[in-house]
Amino acid sequence: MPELPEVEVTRLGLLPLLQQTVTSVTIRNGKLRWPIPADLHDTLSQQTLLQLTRRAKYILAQFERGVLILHLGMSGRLRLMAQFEPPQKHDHLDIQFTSGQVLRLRDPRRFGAVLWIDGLDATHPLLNTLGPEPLGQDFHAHYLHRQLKKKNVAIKIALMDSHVVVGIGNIYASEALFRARISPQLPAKKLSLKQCEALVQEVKTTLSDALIAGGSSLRDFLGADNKAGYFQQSYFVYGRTGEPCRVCHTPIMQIKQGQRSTFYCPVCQK
DNA sequence: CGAATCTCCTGGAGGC
DNA sequence: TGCCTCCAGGAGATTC
Repeated sequence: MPELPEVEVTRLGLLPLLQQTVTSVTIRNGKLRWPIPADLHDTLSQQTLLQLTRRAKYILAQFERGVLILHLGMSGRLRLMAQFEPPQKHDHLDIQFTSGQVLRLRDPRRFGAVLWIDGLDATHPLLNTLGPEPLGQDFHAHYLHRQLKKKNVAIKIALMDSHVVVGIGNIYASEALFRARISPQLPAKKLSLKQCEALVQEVKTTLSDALIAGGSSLRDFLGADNKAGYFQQSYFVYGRTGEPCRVCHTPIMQIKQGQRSTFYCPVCQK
């Protein structure tokens, strides 16, 4: 499940494609979260890739006449191949470049998205209402405190709300709250400024720790076994229901919040 | 408007 | 080994 660090590592892995020109696009299955534009081949052919940026979990590939938006959803993986290889199951999209390199999207669950924005000044509704980047300077304790004051939900729900801050998925929401010693069930509006300081700090370190771990696996991006941007990590609470807390040895609890699993230590987190 | 719920999809795990 | 059920989840769409 690509979280923000995986998306960023994926973006970094695509950088070798900068200044390359598209020769062809093959859509094998365009039925993702939204349909892949059927005319993407005609749109992208002969266009040069100028920039690769990221906003939230969206990878933005800027070409000469517009922007290709890529989202990995739950199970999406982008892989860069030195040359064409026979596609396997769930390999839904290929973008081929003049160098012979092929960018391939595999997404078994098809929650991902590939969209085209025509024009360079154009914006997209998907990107318009997003909160600040968690690793950016705009995400700080005073901002978070102010936002949470108007939220009538539990802190874990608020932390995953992309209007508050982007890029914090289910795993890192639980992890950051554990590290900040805050109960996921605490009403968002009850967090003190001090708790917001701790939480912002832990969100940033949790994400950048994962980013650093992911950076070391970057070389695999060009490899054949498709480990692109994915890395093993040991979690404090996520997926550890019933196992002893790594700090106090109390069994980790699992609850549902907003149809999603939340993991926490009932003793360490208040 | 905010909050809660629904929805898309497939692979993997567990039960029998 | 096969079949069934359940679960996982990003985040926009829908409903209340």
